[in-house]
Amino acid sequence: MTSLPAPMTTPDFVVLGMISLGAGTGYAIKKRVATSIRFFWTISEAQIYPSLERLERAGMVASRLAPSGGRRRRVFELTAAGRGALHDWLVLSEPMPFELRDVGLVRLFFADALSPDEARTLLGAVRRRSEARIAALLAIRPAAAEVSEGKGDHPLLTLRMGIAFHRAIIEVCEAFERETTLN
Amino acid sequence: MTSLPAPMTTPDFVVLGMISLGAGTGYAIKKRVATSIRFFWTISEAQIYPSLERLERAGMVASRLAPSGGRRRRVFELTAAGRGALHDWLVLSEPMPFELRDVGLVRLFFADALSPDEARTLLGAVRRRSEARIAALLAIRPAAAEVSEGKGDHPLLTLRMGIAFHRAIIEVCEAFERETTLN
DNA sequence: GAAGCCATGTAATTGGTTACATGATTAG
DNA sequence: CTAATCATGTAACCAATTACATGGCTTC
Repeated sequence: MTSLPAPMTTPDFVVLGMISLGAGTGYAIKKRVATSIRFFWTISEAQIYPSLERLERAGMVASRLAPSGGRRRRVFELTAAGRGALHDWLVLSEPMPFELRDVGLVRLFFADALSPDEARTLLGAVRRRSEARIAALLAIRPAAAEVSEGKGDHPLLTLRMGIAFHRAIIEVCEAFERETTLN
Repeated sequence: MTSLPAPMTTPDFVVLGMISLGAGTGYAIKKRVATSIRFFWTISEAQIYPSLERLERAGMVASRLAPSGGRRRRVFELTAAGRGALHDWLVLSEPMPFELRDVGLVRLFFADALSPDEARTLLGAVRRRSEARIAALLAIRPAAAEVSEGKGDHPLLTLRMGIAFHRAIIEVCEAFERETTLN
């Protein structure tokens, strides 16, 4: 119930959320992120472990030592307070920043400085990049389906969104390619 | 011709690219970014002015003092070396990181922890956010069209992409809403 | 017995933002 | 005359990443 000295940040809620999907180690959280939300949120070990510590001090998670053999191991699970805090954050009506940093689009924006041929090459690179991304998203689909066994399919929903917007990029690339080669 | 002591970063190429669209002040670069690429790349004054200085030392841009009244003013323009460096960067075959950070999708990912009603509210918020983004993109369309007068329409292309992928998100939202309210 | 994975953590650095400081000009 | 916009810069701070350090267990 104790509140954090500093207000909780988004990365804190990400680790809280990952633990809400099932108890696990810091390492497991990292792996879960890599097979789920990594396409719209990343987090590094150097954030996870300190965050876990803060969350425990705040009573949001509880840990127990569960060494496997001689290997140090700490398993975290959600507390009632943690569940409540996560819920409150999820329903919080607050602007949700959508931040994109894409050098591909930046280059494309300046592509009028290129010859038609070079510009077409660049466009192709952007298109293929999205194709590769879709392939990577399809590859993690099984993991997403597994995480939401029975109790909902929001992990699959976010996966669909990732696929949908890369498909949208591909379609615009193809349309533009047709338009420019036509004349 | 002198090369930068440190290798050029993406923000450096962004200011170089903005100058390639026409000479201007640091302040003008900031404004151009705000009415063009800000949806997939941001840059702050604290980056622009030092970057401009570095670019000039490297011979990529040249500045002349052009005070307007008693107001200090420095106008930068592209040099031949700058044009070459920009071109080389644009055709560079190198991975182009696409980085998205979206707390909206993060929340949606964890939305199985919510009641169906709460989850629907969250989904609506995500949808409306993309609708607002499309409106903002349509608002800067005139500025984008102006920038690429005659010599190409890549600025409009990147604008189309922004619109397309927010449309894709909206479509997935609507489809999911239908699916979940149906049963 | 080597490579790779499980696991936990810290230190140093980076890349970037916010806030500040300053001041002239123009539009209402 | 006041607010907004044009314009240039710096200092302090912060979030986050990379790299490092350590070590046991598992699989080939």
